[in-house]
Parts: sequence; C-alpha cells; structure tokens
Amino acid sequence: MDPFASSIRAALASHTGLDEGELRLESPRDAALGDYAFPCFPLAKALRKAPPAIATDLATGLAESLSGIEVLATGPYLNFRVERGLLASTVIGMISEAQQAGRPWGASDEGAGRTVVLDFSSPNIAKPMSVGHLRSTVIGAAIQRLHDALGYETVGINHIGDWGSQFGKLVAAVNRWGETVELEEDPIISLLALYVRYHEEEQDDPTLKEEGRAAFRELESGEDGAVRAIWRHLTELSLGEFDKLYSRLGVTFDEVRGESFYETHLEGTVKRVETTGITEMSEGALIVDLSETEKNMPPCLLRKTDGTTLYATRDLAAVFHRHQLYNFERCLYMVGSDQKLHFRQLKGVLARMGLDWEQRVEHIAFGMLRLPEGKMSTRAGRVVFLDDVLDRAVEEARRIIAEKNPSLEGADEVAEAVGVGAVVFNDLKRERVKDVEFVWEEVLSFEGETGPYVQYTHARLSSILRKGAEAGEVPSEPQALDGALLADAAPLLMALLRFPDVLRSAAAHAEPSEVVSWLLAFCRETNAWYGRNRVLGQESALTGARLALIQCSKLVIASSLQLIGVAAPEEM
RNA sequence: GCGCCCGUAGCUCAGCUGGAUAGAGCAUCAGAUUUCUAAUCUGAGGGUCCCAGGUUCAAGUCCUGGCGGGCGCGCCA
Repeated sequence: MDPFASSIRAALASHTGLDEGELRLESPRDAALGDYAFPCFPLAKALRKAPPAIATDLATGLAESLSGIEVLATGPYLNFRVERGLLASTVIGMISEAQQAGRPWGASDEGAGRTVVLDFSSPNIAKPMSVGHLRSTVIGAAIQRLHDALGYETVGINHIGDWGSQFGKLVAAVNRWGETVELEEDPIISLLALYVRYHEEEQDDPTLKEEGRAAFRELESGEDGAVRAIWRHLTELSLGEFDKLYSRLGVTFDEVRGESFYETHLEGTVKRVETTGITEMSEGALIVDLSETEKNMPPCLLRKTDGTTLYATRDLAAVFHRHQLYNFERCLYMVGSDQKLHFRQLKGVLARMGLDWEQRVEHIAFGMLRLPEGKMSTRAGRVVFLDDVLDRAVEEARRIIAEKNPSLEGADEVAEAVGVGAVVFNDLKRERVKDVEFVWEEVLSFEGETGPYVQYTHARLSSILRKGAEAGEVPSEPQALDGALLADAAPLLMALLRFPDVLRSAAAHAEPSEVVSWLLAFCRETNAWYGRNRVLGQESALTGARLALIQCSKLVIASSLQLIGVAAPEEM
C-alpha cells in the first residue's frame, strides 16, 4: 500500500539480513528529520557496533539501492526522506486511481469471503432511547462500515430487548389505562408513563401485580391471543420510533431480531450445553461452573430454580444461531463495559464446551456515560433523551448558520447534518474504553476538535474546488502533475499515505476513534496549509497541483466522515 | 473482600509493535480578514506522564506492589 515503506523495508532487509517482518519502521519525532525512521539499536548487539556507527555504515549502502529516497544517518537513527516531487505524484496518483475505480482511498478486498457479525444498538422496547444508547449504535455502525470498506461480508444485527417479565407488566398497564394516554401519538413517552404508573400502583394493588404476572405467563406460553397481540403492537410502535432516530443517524441494520425470537431455541440450547456434560445443579439452579476457566469467575446460570431461563441462556442461543447461520470470522458485541463479566462468562461456557470459535466472539466494550449529577437513571429522572440532544445540536447549528452564513441554501438540511454530526463525532472521538461525562456545553461545542471542524474543513476545500471550476481552474491530471510544486505539503501527503493503515488498524481494533484522531490531525494540517498557500489564481501549474491535492484531501475527508457516520456537506 | 478497566497540561483527550526534545483541543493572553467561508489560522504561558520498585542500550508505553476513580461479583437485562 505504501510503496516507499515497502522499498525501504526491502532494502533494509537485504542490507541487514533481518526479516522484513521484524523491521520496525517508524516516523521521526520531527518531520524535518525525514519521512521514515529506522532505529539502529536492535542491531548493536549482533554487529557489536555502536548504533550511530551502524547508521552511518548502512546509509551509504542503502542510498545506492533506493531511488528517489534520500538516506540520512542522524545519530543512532537512519532517516529516509522521499523526494518531494515523487511523493506528491505518487500519493495523488494512487488516490486518483482508487477514485476512478470507484473505491474510496484505503478500501480493499482483503476481507473478501469472510463474515463479520455485529450486534449493536439493541435498545429495549417501550423505553425511550437515551444518550446512553447512542454509544453502542454509533460505535457499532462505524465498525461495520470499517469492515465493509475492507471487503468483509458484514451482518449488522439489532438485538432488540423485547422479552422479559416487564412486558407482562406493560401489557397489564395498557389493559388498565391504555385509553388514557396518546399511545399512537407519542408511543414511547406514553409507554414510559404507563410503566412508571404501574410501578407506583403495584404495591397497593395485588390484583395489578397478578395481572402483570399472568400476562407474562401467557406471553411465554406462546399462546397467540390478546396479550400477544398487545405485545406485538407495542413492539411495532417502539420500533417505529427507533427507526426515526436511526434514520437521523444514518444507521441501518441487516437484521432486527428481538430476544423473543430465541424463545423457541432455548430448550435446544440448554440441551446442547448439557450434553457436553459441563452443567450441574447448584442451589436448585442449572449452572456451568467457570472457576477453572478464570480464577474467581462466578458460574453462568442457565436456568433459574423455577425452571425459566435467563439473559445468558438467550445470548447463548443467539450466538449458536449466528455461528450456524454465518460461520463468522468475528462476532462483535457492542455493549457497555458494565457487562464485561457477562461476556466473559458467555465465552467461558463456549470454551468449556470445547468450541474453538469461542475466540472469534468479542465483547467490544465501551465506557459508561455519566451525567455530572450522577449515573443515569430513568426512575430518578436523571436521563437525557437522544432526540433532545440531536434537536438541541441542530438548533445550535441553525443559529450559527444564521449568524455566519445567512444566505446558505438548504440551511435546514445543513443544520441537521452539522448538529447530528457533532453529536456522533463527539461520541466516537475518544477511545472506546473511556468513561464519558455528558456535558451539554461539550456536545454543543462546534469549535476545535469537533465534527463541525472537520465538516468545515471539507466545506472549505469544496468551496475552493467549486470556485476554481467557475474560473476554469481545474486540478492537474496525476500524469501531468508537477509534484515538486507541492513540496510544502509533505505532511499532508504523508498523512494521506498512512490512511489505509489507519483504516485497517481501526477495524482490527474495532476502534473508530483511530479514524477520528487521524481526521483531526489531517484537518489541522490541511487548514494550516491552505491558510499559508493561496490556491486559485496562481501560475497555472501551481494552481493545478494545489487543486489536485485539495481534491484528494476532500475526497479522503469525505470518505472518512462517511465511515464514522457523519455527513460531509459541500457548504456550511 | 475479590475481579476487570481507567489514571498524561487548570479541563477534555492523542501518544502506532517499548525508541530522538511527551503532543492536540478547550480555557487564558497576544496577534491575523482589500483576495479561495474567522465553525479558521499564527504565537505565548502551562507537565513529578498517580506513587514506589523492577526489566531493558532505551519505559508515558512492559512486569510487581501500592494509591485514587469507574464497573462488576448466582437465580435482572
């Protein structure tokens, strides 16, 4: 992918006798030193020479086998500097070529023939989506797109929480007070109100409690009667509401399959585990002991004392089903880190069953979202609804547009793109594992390391290209490009060159923030560069060369934004 | 009590498989617009990389032990 790194590696390998695989090529601390660096310390022992001497000795030999790449010994390091014209024409050439092939820069088919299953978002029916659900949704969608770009077959699954005793309660509440709320108008809020009311009145009303239990019994029995009809209706109402959010976020799923789907698989699942002989009865429950798998790991419960199954049983059923259906290379669960134990237990059971594909099941955990006033809690009223966050962000975007660019056409659409983009970007920008505190001020900030900053950079580049086209100034064709004219853009070109590795690494680590970090650094460089260099109206070869760079940069920014699920407006 | 995760500038965070003088954004201060969108850019100040040992030619990065915070720990999901 990076022809310069490849030839440097090859040259180093032949001159040192080291394996190309064990050669560590890095970037110099200071870009002025060169584009690639090779520390000579590891060779010192074998060669019985001081690293600076090794560097000096190697430099001359390497210089002969490398064309277009300057070799400099700087202390114990060998630094390599690609000839500026060559760098520019190579990078711009490769990106243009990818573009013409209709393939974004960094995309490949290396995952062809392999399937990645992703379980993400997975909200609970009848509950509003809070900002807390945003993380799983946007992280999962981004990781899916990263794998798509690498040619994997991907299956995004929304594993809806539509089962459990709370649905019996909900049905009972609907039966009692369903008439009193605007179920069809605003389903989720109404359902939440019913749920809260049920809990308030439950204590003093044993009949109500019994109605709830009875309803869930009927649900579980599989009887297709009145209760099931209500449950199905509630599910549809909720899914309809969720879809509005998903479409705002640009998220789609290949499968929407509730937990209820696995009801009929549960018996078989328990049997399958039992036949491997790893189950035992403990305190009346059916468990799998995992204390040998990992020290102090609590057992996994498959069946309660009363014979009913649990979350873990349903997740086992689901993973068996997915494995059978897709024979996945990876099966990723985008679920908060508070459920780490659950997934370790799940994998523990698979391991004890002797299933070697256990290692392909990964819990892609992410940090918890907290409010400044404490942990989020629907009951305590400490929640921030996702809809409200998006609305406020869009409103803020609209306000800024009115202030800075009042004549903008399609301002409403742009405001939606910028507001929603800011929220999504903000959620993806830090490492997954980090806990985040929800602070309105940060979410509504559009300056600095934010989504709108990247979108703005993209819009500026678009604007230059557009104005150039109006004046008849167009990017130079790669073959005709005088790369030497872009000598001062070397940091940008190197960043572009590195992007495919960033994409690959982000997918492998299931870490969208790697793409975000790259984007922020690249936009910073880009903004600084065009601030120093005027593009339009220069001598035609210079304008052409600069436009070619701008064109590539714009394309890569746009496709990176697409990967993380953020829109890239042409103007803002 | 036990297990897992996190700890880098006042705040929020980067820091690639250990490598050269630890970098950004926000906030603060000082600047930049007759010309491609100032949601931008330039500059300044700001560091015991939680602490203590250890491994290594080399540790923010790896190991051990502490401290601080988060999460979890059998019949919820």
